[in-house]
Amino acid sequence: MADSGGPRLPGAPDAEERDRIVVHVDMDCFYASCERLREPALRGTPVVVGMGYEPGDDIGAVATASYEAREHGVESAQAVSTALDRLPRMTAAREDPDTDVEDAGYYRPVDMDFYESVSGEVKAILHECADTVREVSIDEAYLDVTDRTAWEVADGFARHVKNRIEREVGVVASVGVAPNMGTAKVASDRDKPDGLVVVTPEEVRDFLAPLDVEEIHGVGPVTARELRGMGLETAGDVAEADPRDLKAAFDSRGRELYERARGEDDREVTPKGDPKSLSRESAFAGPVTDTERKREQVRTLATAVADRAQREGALYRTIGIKAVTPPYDVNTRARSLSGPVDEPDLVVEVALDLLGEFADTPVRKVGVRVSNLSFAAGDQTSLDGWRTEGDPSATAGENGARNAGKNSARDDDPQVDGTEAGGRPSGQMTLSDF
DNA sequence: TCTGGGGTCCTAGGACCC
DNA sequence: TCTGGGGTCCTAGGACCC
Repeated sequence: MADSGGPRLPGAPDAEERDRIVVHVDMDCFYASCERLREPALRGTPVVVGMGYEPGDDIGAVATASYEAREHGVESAQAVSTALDRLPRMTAAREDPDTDVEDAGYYRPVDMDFYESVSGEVKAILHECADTVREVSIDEAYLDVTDRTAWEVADGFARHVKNRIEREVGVVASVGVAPNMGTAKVASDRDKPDGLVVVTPEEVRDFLAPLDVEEIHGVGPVTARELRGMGLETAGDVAEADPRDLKAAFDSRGRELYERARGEDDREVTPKGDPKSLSRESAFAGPVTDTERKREQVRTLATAVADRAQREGALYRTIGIKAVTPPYDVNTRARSLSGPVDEPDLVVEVALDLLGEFADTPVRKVGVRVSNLSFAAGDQTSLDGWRTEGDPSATAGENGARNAGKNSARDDDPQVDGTEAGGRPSGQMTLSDF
C-alpha cells in the first residue's frame, strides 16, 4: 500500500480514498443503555444519567438522556437542575400525588467502571469485525473494513456488526458506512437511534449537500456562525464555495472545511495511541474566594491525576492547572520540568504554586493536568487488555527509556533530556529546580 | 446554553539558539 | 550593538468532540 500523502492531480479520482470502506459505530445513549442492561425495568421509560440530582447536591450535568427523556426536553450537558424541572424524578413523583408519574423519569448516577466493562465487550466484537479499529471514546469507534467487505454488500456487513452488538452485549448502536471517516461519522448520526446508513462513493456529495453546516464534523457553533455570515448555510454551499474565500476566512482550516463539506477526507483509520495528557477538574457550587478551599481542591485533584498517571505507567514533563473565573474565563498555567517524572508530591507542589496567581480571585472551577507524557515501554499496568495489540512497533526496542515510541516523534526531542530523564526519576526534584 | 468533566489539535508570541 | 533569517521549545488560549 504505497500511501503517497502527496498532492493529487486536479480532477483525478483518488483511487485509495475511493476504495476504502469505513464504518463508524456509535452507541445510542450509551450510559442509559448500560443502566437498562442491569436494570431492565428502565426500558422504554425516560432515563437520565448524570451527577448532582440528589437533593442538596446541586452541581452536575446530564451525561446521557434516553430518547424518552429527550422528548421531555432533557439534553446532554444540560444542568441537572434544568433537567429536573422538565422531568421530575420518578421516586419523588410517586410520593407526590400532584405530580403525574407519566411525566417523570429515572435518574441514575454515572458509573464509569460499569460502562467501561460494557464498552470492552462491544470493542472486542469490533476488533473481530475489522483489522483496524480506532476507538474514539467509550461509545464510538471507526473501523476500516476495506478488506472485509465490498460496497455491494456493505449494508449486510454493517447489519451484521450492529446485530452482533445487540445480540451479544444487549446495547443498540447506530452505524454509518462511507468511503472515509468524516462522512461515515455523519452517516451514523443521520438515522439515530438504531440507524444504519450506507453512503457509497458515488453518493457522498449528494448525501452531504443538504446538511446544515454545523453537522459537518469539526464545525462547531463558532465556525458555523462565521460560515452563515458568509452566506453558507449547508454543506453543499460550502462545497461549492470558492476555496480561496474559505482560506481567507479560516486560514489553513478553510481547506479542510471545504474538503469535509465535499466528503473528501484522506485520514486513515489508525488505532488510537497513548494519551497526550491526563487531567482532573471539578467545579464549585459557586465562585470561591477562600484560598484554602481552592488549595484543598487542587491538592485533591493533583493527587488523583498523579495517581492515575502512575497506574497507567505515564511519566509527565509538564504540570498545569486550570482556573475558571467568572463569568467563564478559562485560565491555564503550566510549568515544564527538565525531564519526565513520576512524582506525585511534585504535582501537588507545582499545582499549588501555579494556583498562587489566583489566590485572591474568585474561582468557579479548578483543574490539574499532566502532559508531555511518555510511557515506559514494557511497563504493563495491564489496564485495557486490547490496547497492546494494535501497536507492535511500540515495544520494538525493548524498554527504551529514551524513546517512548514512534508516535511521539515530535516529543522525544533531540537532547534526550539526558540526566534526569535517562534514569529512573529519583525524587530529588523540587521547585528550586526551575 | 449561563456552563460538568475529560480529552485533542491548532495557533500565536516570546525566548533562545545558531 | 540597531540588526537578517531559520528553527525549536514553551506557554496560553481557543475551538471542538464525546
